[in-house]
Amino acid sequence: MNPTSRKLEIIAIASALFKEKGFSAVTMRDIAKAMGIKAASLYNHIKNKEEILTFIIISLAEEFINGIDEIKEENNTCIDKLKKIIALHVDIATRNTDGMASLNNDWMHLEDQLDYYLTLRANYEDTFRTIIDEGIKKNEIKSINSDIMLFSILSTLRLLYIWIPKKEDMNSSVLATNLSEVLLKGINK
Amino acid sequence: MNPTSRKLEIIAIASALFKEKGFSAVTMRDIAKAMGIKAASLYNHIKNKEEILTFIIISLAEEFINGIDEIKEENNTCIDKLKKIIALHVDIATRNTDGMASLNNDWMHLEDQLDYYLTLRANYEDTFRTIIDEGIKKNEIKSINSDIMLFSILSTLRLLYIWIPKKEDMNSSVLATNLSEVLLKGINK
DNA sequence: ATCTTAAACTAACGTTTGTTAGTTAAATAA
DNA sequence: TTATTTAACTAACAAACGTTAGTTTAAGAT
Repeated sequence: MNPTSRKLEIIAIASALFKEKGFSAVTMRDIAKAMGIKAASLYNHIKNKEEILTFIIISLAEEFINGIDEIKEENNTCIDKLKKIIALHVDIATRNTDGMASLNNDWMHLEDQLDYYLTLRANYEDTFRTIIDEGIKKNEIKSINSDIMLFSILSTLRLLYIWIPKKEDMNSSVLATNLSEVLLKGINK
Repeated sequence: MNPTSRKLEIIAIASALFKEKGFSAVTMRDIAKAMGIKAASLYNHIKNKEEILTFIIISLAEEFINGIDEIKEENNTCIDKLKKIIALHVDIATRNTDGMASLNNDWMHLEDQLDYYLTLRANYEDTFRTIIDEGIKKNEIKSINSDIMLFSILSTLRLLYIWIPKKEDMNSSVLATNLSEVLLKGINK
């Protein structure tokens, strides 16, 4: 914990490489080269390759769980809660586009912290689904299988990291607003 | 071309392993072990590791492009065309769940056929966007940034492969119908 | 009975992998 | 000034990697 700035530099550069080629295809020598040092020198700052991945994924997963836990408790309509969740994803994905790739694609290469990650993810999805189910009960949301709605919305939010860098001109809050419109009210006129 | 059944067995088993751990983390010895043979024996049937990945990805990509090209030409409303695209994704993802993982996550490890794949993908997305734009022009679809709508729908369709195996009880056409409802008309009542 | 083919095998290759050990050079603290 | 810390280095390791070469075995065709 409390990582030095040099360690954070390594993690940032590794994140970018992991996004391009995936965790398994990136070597310690690749990371070192991108840092302008030798592979062995990395070990002055990090324990091993897995620690890099763990840091990237767990810190993001905790950001999500903290975000949704806060939203859940608010005194708000379910639709407004969903809008806040959408804004949460846009915000995190904008600030850490590279890390989101590892979160999505390389979580299965976690070792020590795999169970912890899976717990966080399950909790996140449960909270998300609960908010949808509440919306159905309160007649704010259509009475369709809530798994389908959860899956549909969450899929879009999960892949934001691919799309955001292609649209750097687009403002974060405009994106969140438009996305809410599309995800909640559909595209059909 | 015209692969033998033994070759197709290898590809099917490799697809499942690639889905679990990603292309780069799966070794030829992993594939061989899952087949019950030695790694060297694989080379009686396939040229090399990359050929397996290429076959998985390119045949899927061609299925998608052929599907959307047919839908595009039909004499139909744009909304109905979108419904057919959704059904196309559900159908392909149901029949080849494993391969979809490689298509989504490992296309960057293609070598000889990378450019061809990228062309297919760009064409697919262009056709998809053209259908949305036409829907806007004909007043069937809301006048929001069509990129956002494309991204939103396509993200959900791309991750179907993760979700389908968890819901094996759900009928394909019921799924396609419900998904159309959610994606096109939203969840808000 | 002989030939051919399909599909497995063993053994080995040259590389690349993550990582460790020990050293050096420069900056900072005592 | 001396001691400590930080962050780089070189050299090397054992294991794992994709792949090749050559061989064996069994089934089917001539």
